[in-house]
Amino acid sequence: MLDVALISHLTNFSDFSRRELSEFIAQSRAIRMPQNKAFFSEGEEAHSFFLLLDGHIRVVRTTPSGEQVIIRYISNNDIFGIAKAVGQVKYPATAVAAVDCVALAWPTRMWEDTIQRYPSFVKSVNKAVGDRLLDIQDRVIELATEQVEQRVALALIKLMTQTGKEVDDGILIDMPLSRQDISEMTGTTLHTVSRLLSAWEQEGFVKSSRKKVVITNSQKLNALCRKI
Amino acid sequence: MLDVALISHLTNFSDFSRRELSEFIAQSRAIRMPQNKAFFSEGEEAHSFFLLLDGHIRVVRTTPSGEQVIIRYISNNDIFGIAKAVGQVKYPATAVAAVDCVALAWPTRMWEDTIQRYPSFVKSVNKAVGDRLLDIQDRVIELATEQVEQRVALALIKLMTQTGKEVDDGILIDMPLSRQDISEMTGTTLHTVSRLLSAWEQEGFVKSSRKKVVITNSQKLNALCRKI
DNA sequence: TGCGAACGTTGCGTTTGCTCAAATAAAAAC
DNA sequence: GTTTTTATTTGAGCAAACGCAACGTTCGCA
Repeated sequence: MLDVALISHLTNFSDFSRRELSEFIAQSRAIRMPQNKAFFSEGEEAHSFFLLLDGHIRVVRTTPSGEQVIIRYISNNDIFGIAKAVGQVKYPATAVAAVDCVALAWPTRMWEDTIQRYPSFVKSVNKAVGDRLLDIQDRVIELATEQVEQRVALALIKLMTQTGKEVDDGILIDMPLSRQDISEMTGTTLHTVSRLLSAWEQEGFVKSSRKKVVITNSQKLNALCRKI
Repeated sequence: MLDVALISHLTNFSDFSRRELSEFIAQSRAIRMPQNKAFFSEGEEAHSFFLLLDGHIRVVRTTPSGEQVIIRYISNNDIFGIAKAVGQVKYPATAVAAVDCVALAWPTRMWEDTIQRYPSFVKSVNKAVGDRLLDIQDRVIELATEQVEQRVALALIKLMTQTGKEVDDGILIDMPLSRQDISEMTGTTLHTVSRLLSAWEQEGFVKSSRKKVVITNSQKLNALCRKI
């Protein structure tokens, strides 16, 4: 059984009374998702919406020709799978656990009821949608106007902000992240990403190894982005 | 004064009673926006939300270095300026009249009230947000995985579907559309767009002149996109 | 502990699409 | 009707980034 205290501090639930919260949580079920398994897949009927309690999720779409594009990463305390909230019947993308994850899931058929009973939650969901819309607009602008080097630098900075963890020699992006992953976020190839990371390691502001990136000097990385 | 009949057939208002509709419309004011003037600008406080009755709108964002990116075009009977519905305080982009436009505007402060009184309208707004989220995801995928030629072809097809008008020799994109506009939609340069349009005109499936594009053979244009 | 698979690196040739530049054409302004 | 502005076309050279290919490294697992 889940402790309400675990969740009560989240901004999504700031307007909930203790009783509403435990009531709402009682309607969910906890899900444990092992690494590299999908919570749901593109095109599937949107049966549930989720709250990520622990882990990181990769939101991915696949092109007709089989290439993958990473739309975004979802981290702790984020809502996801909220297709129904924006009038969609199917999930528009696949949500893969980047590490072992824990989440709460509510059946989508509860959504109408949720609108009635927990308007503040709905508002926070709408806010999340708006933030994602802004975020993905930024991605379009980056892809349309900036060079690969800037795009990769920006992607690392975003991940650093989102999932960064202080370690001895800088800030670690705290999840497995391959060259290929980075290339799928930035619309380039793993080769180019590898070359960039090597060059940056030479210049001494990034350290990377297998599925691991540490930013040792974020100012320098930032400086790269503004070189427009 | 606006005739309710003008609007009652729109899907946004399908659940409205005649009385609700005229009441809702009474709270709006009609706006006439001359070509190339902005309804609102990026960063401005979101004072109003709108329904476009006639015309075409270009939604644009400007990069720090002054380049413009066209996020989307808005056409007849579309809602826009709905920042508040997704928890945003400021408009995230600039909305410019691509031609002389007519729209209805409601003050944003009415939004809370609207949620209470016209939930079906709110639902249609959310649906619009979802559709745009999907649309812009598609843009990201295109920019990340496809070549310029495909992207330009896809952009023309989308515009054709959205604003196409049958004419003698094919389907006209029924608004002023320069090479530069197309390049700002697809993340390329006006030069490359010009070269592509010239080549396509040679091959005989597009006719273009100053700020005007006619697709004379949409199958052939479609075929270009699938060349992946 | 050794094997295979997954991940990462790097060199080389090629190509796409950009930049720069100049000419032309069409519309708008006077 | 002439001038000015704005839009378009086209050529030539060049650079960013890709594709290919080969090799090196790390990890998991038997």
